[in-house]
Amino acid sequence: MVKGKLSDRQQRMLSFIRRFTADNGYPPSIREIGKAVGISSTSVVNYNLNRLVEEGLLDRDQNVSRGLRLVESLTGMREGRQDVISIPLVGRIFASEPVPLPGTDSALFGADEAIQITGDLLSATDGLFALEVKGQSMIDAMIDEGDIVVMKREPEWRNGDMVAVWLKDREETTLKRIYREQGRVRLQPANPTMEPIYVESPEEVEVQGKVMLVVRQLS
Amino acid sequence: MVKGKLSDRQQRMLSFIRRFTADNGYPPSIREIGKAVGISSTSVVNYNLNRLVEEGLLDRDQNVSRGLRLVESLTGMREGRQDVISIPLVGRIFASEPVPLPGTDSALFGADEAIQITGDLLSATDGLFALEVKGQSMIDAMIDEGDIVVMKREPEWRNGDMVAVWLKDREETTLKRIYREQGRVRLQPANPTMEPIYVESPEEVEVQGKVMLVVRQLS
DNA sequence: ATTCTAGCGGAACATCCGTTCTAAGTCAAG
DNA sequence: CTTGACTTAGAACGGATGTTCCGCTAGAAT
Repeated sequence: MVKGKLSDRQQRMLSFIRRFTADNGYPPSIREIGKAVGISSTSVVNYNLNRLVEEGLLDRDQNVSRGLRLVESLTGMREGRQDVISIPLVGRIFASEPVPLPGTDSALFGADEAIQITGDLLSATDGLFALEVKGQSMIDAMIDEGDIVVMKREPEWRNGDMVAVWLKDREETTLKRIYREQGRVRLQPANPTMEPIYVESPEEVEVQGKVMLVVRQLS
Repeated sequence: MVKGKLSDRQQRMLSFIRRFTADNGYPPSIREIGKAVGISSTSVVNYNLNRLVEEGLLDRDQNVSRGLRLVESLTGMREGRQDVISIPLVGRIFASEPVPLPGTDSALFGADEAIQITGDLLSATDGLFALEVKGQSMIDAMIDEGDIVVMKREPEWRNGDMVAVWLKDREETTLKRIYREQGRVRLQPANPTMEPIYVESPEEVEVQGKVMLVVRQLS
């Protein structure tokens, strides 16, 4: 038999094994496979199972009932499975209100909504929460309405961090890059065509979180 | 028996079932469980399995060899573990060049780089590829340098889709929302302060993909 | 002390299940 | 046509497996 060529029966066997295992939590027996794909003889099922093993699509354990597993489920384990971080979607972010921070309890359990993010997109895993941007007040940060902003609760910040700040005197929340400059604080919009905001007293800015990720879903 | 109280044996049974199933791809038999946790009698294993079913920790199928599954593996499927899609990162997108499209073969295997995205962020799973944005030529689409754009290879488009288009006369690639208007095509920037581009002949625009997702990683 | 219940151990049983053997059908190559 | 490899079908065998029944022990409740 030419490698890679599967008979119709063998393909049906594979998909039946896949579905059965997913449905029941354990693989089918030889006779269950036979009944599903229309083979009366257990030896024929056994014969085709060994073919699939030769093709490298199946693993079998001898003399063990239901002792088979799809190879794809193994490889899928190793390469496909990424660590997925569940981030609570705690609210919306307006320009006119401070950032809704997650309560310490609600962040752990019972978050009404959450988004799933793979770990390779994030450099941190703790203290994360997500906000949906309402309104177009963040366009100077190149963030559109509907974007999802993943933030990290962190009191300290470094020059160049993109942070959500509450400007006490203006009563306004913005997302800006923040820089400490001789006694004053510079808030630099991401859009280079826009002018920075200078705050003379660091007490006037309240850093509410550090922006880690921005996700925009379209269509 | 008080609900929630598990004997030492039952806890060992649970963890053995968990490990055995993960290792072998199928659940253990009653006698295998008994040998693992030190129970000589199959009836005692059976007895404790039924206890675990009463506790809601296990599901059993009657008269089926290895006919058991952990409840946690079911709930874990539904809420915790998300399907992760691997998207090949095929290149960079400039304003001055057409979009580098994935070769039909390289898209399947051997992608040098790839990003992992959870399925809940995407409405499609096929024909996806990712590009890194170089330069700040896409700021009118509110896309910054370094952003990652996930696109779907699709010849057809509908009004309002955000697409990557190659403008033949300008020799330029842009990301715009596209609309068909009586005989001409309107390309609308995402930034509302910017003016749309009108193309009189649909042959002048070459839609190279539909933007599905934009991801911006910070710090 | 007696009763009751939960838990354990052993054995037997019917069935399920994987394996093996024999026979026959199919189809292309010689 | 004959041959040989591949596939299928059926039957039988032995081991594996889930189930059931009986007896026993320990501890709590009566």
